[in-house]
Amino acid sequence: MTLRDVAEAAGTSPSTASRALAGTGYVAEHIRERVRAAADHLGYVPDVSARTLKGRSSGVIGLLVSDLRNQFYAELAAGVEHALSAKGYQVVLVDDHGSAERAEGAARAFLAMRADGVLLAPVGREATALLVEHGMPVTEVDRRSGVRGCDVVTIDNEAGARAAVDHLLGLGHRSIGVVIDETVWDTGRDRLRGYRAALRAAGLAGGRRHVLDLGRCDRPGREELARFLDAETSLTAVFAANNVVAELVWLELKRRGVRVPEECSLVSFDDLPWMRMVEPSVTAVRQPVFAMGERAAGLLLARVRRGGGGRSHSDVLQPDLVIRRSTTAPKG
Amino acid sequence: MTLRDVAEAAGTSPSTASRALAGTGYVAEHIRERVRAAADHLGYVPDVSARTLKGRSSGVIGLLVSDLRNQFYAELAAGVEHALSAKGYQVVLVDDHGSAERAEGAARAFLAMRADGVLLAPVGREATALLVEHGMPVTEVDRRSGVRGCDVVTIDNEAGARAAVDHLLGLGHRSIGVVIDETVWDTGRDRLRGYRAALRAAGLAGGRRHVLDLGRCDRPGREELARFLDAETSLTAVFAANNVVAELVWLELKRRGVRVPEECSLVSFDDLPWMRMVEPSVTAVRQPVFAMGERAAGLLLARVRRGGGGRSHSDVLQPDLVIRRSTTAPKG
DNA sequence: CTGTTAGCGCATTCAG
DNA sequence: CTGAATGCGCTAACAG
Repeated sequence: MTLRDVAEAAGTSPSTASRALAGTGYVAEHIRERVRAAADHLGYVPDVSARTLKGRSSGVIGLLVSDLRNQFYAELAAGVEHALSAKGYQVVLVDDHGSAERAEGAARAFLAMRADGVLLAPVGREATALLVEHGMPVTEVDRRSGVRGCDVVTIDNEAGARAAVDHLLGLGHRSIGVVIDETVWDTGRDRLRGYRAALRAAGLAGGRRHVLDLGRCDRPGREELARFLDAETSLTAVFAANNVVAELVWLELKRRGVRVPEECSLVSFDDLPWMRMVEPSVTAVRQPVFAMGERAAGLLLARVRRGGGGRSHSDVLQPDLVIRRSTTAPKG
Repeated sequence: MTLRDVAEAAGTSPSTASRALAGTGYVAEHIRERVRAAADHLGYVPDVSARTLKGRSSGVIGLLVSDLRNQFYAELAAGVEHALSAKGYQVVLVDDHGSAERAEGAARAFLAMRADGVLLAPVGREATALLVEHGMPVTEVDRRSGVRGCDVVTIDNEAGARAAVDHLLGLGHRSIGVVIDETVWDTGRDRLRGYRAALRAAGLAGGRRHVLDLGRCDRPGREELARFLDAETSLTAVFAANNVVAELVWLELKRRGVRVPEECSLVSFDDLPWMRMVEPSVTAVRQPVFAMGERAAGLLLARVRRGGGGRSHSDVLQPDLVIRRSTTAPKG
């Protein structure tokens, strides 16, 4: 079922059929009708490979995320998908499960497919570097690898973390722990920085910092967290730096029978549906995740349209703090 | 940057370079080395369009889901992605947002890309029919459109629903409501059927059935639910037919200050993380979602390998009931 | 073992 | 307005 078959059925040449279907160039109206009818009748579907090979765009945009099961990324992907499919692009999704090798493999696959552009929210900078070197239009989301020549859409992580910790400070907390699972990339680093900046501004610069960095280990971390909580008996509040650790902390506090917020306040960076369903509901830094995906898609398409070049655009979206019932003044 | 450039750099012909890189056919070892070195040096990435056009496989599998933001589908997609990327396939993901037109558009796009196969978990049968007609290997997941010539992987929805309702009956409930948002496709229909079968088996055949079908409207449904609960004052338990309505019901019960499970028991079909975090934790029918995705991917690849033909395979996975604290005997 | 030839399906010249 | 010719990048025959 090729264009040739359609042309034959319509009694024209392939080139006329091509023009008729593409709507470019001159074709007599009645011929166009006939070609369309034939295509329809035969169930003709154009071959994108041939079209792409011919030099036209592939119509695909690559999207790389590090964990689709994390609602944050699922929502991000949904935002991206929403924006791109509205423009007629196909999204090729890859989940690298936090592995830099897989990320690089995905990058190579995107190059091989001659994707029109790529959106990245992975770990590591190799993938970004590889793509940019090859002249692929790239927009990073939620992370900034530092590679030049690509756009970036991020959340103001430092401001968000600072707002969270300021909130706790304002309630009177002086011994605030932070639990985080990564301080290697800018996302985690900035959140930690925000935490520190807030403490410093409150004159707690010389005071102790209570930081638990679980590292990007796979799931568990529960034991480390348990040890941390055992050791840090003075804590009256915990700042969880993302939804994964927030869940971990929440479960552990519950397991221990620690009453929230009476005995320990909790703030999460990243707001998920469960946080307003549990008792007490969880105070959280809300990020415009879906919008971030849409925005990144928009920036990428702009870059694609201008041929991949041009100044790097950097968008920093502002999160906001949603105060719920997991935070209150420390007792005593 | 084409194969030709690599060949020139290595001082051979394109076909030799092709063989060297593909590892097929005879090539002298030292030539192979040289070609590889050249390809590596130049950062050569083969063009899949050309390869696909030439008749070889495109290496892409289409995946169509109806709502990525629903954790059920996100998890399903993760399972699919996991299985397929392990086999070297690229997953093209489309979210149809429950729209049959978008689903059909996606199907057409998959055909246009000459996808090697397609996994479908959408609404409607048009997409399936279109793909199958065109000879595309198809496996349906979580739904059975009834179109012949494709594989299906589903959950035993009737058994799951029945287990849920039997559990409630066993606790002594006699007035059990069901809230569902779709009874048009087999998934919802079978769950409703399971509900009815359980009641019938308990000798409540003549009794009243308390069914609220919200229909696949967009989000809200809250008012309809409120009216339903206002009207059905005799209910001592509610069976929510999927995670979306479970959330809706849970929130509404909470809003009304109805104590669960003392005043009203709740069971959900589909278990999500929040269900074990809320108070009381929610009794739920757990589905092996990730595994379902992997299994569907496996069936599809088997079909792809045998050229798309062969008997239709149908896999029905068994769910299991996880009893938590949202269900108890009715008071009185 | 290697190079030459040909063609996948399409869109684009360029003549008619 | 239409059709014949060309080539995108690659690989499978085939002939050296």
